[in-house]
Amino acid sequence: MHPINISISKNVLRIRKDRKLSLDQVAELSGVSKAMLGQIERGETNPTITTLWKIANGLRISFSSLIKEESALVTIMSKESVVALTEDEGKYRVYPLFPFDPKKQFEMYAMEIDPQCCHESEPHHEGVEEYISVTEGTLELLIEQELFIVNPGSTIHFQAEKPHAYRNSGESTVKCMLTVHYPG
Amino acid sequence: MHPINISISKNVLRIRKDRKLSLDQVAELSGVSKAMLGQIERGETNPTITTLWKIANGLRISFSSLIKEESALVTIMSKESVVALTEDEGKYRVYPLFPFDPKKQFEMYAMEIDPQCCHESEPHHEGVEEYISVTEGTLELLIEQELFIVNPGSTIHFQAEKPHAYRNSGESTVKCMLTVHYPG
DNA sequence: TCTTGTTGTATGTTATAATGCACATATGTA
DNA sequence: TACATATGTGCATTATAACATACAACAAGA
Repeated sequence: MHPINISISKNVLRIRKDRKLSLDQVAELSGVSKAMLGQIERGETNPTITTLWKIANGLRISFSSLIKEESALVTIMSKESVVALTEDEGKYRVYPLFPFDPKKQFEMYAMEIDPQCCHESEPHHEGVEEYISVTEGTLELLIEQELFIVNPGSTIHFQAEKPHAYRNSGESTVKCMLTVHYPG
Repeated sequence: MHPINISISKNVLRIRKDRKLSLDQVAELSGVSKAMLGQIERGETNPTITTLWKIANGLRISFSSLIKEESALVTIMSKESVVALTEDEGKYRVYPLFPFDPKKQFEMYAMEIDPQCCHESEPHHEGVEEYISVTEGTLELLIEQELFIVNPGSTIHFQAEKPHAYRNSGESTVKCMLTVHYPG
């Protein structure tokens, strides 16, 4: 079950309760069966756009008020809690801590590069920027043939639409935080 | 097929073409099969929220940019082009010309009331307002026991959360335009 | 207590969203 | 021409959204 349906679930339930409506009444207003409404409120189903549209119209509310989620005050993520994406035979590992959020326009990864590994990054769109904070080891960053050395404690910022590669020429694994920002 | 899917269809196609991506590439980015993407772009299907979410994330765009529609410059609606809602044994007819639009917060109906018909309106929420322009016949409007006479060419405006009824005591059918406005 | 009605949930069926694969149509290359 | 690669569409299958109906839990009266 996709997280967005949890948000929708909460929103529909909250609005219905605020207005002191029964499932039958909302079914009458929206033209969606109360069985379906119940499943949506319980987060047991994955509604179609049309169904959600009917609900928004029936309740006289905007589409976005159904899909918005209350921002969690605190969220703690760790490498252990996510599934790593590996490349270069496991020598290059990326942990998506905070995947792309359309509202915030960025995503955050933990990144690990084993010794003697060089990883060419996927090309990005125009306006995309990266921020890399190195926590352990020394990262070598090649941006358009030019080499940049990033030591632990330092953060580098660059335009990611240019071809670039991450390299670890050292003896120990490089660990860093990668933030990717997308233009509005 | 619900109109909103036409908007989604156009948006996905436009964004994909702008970025010069193939269906295969978008499928790779979003995790949605290219067959489904093709159907969505052709407006042949009614996608689920989760599918749309995957597309928005894959393309790194907001949810709302998928559902927004370019406002048509001109739209002509008539009673003949919509399905009437009838009550009071067909003596009271409502034609939803412009159904509720969450963005605009109002809806517009054509309304016809045959002679000797009195129709009690559904109760509305707080803050809802009605505007009624009479084009033919004389409308009698009862708002909280009080009687208002509306002649052709006149428009009446009132708070629709108060109990109200439409009445035609004349000889000919009353025809009017009804606009309902909902609070933001 | 026995209705009577109102609420939300559970079930079986139908409609259809979503997929995977095969196909057709280019477009370029040897 | 023959071959290869990439693109969008058509089709059969599977998964599941949506519905109609029946059911269970609870409440308010009579």
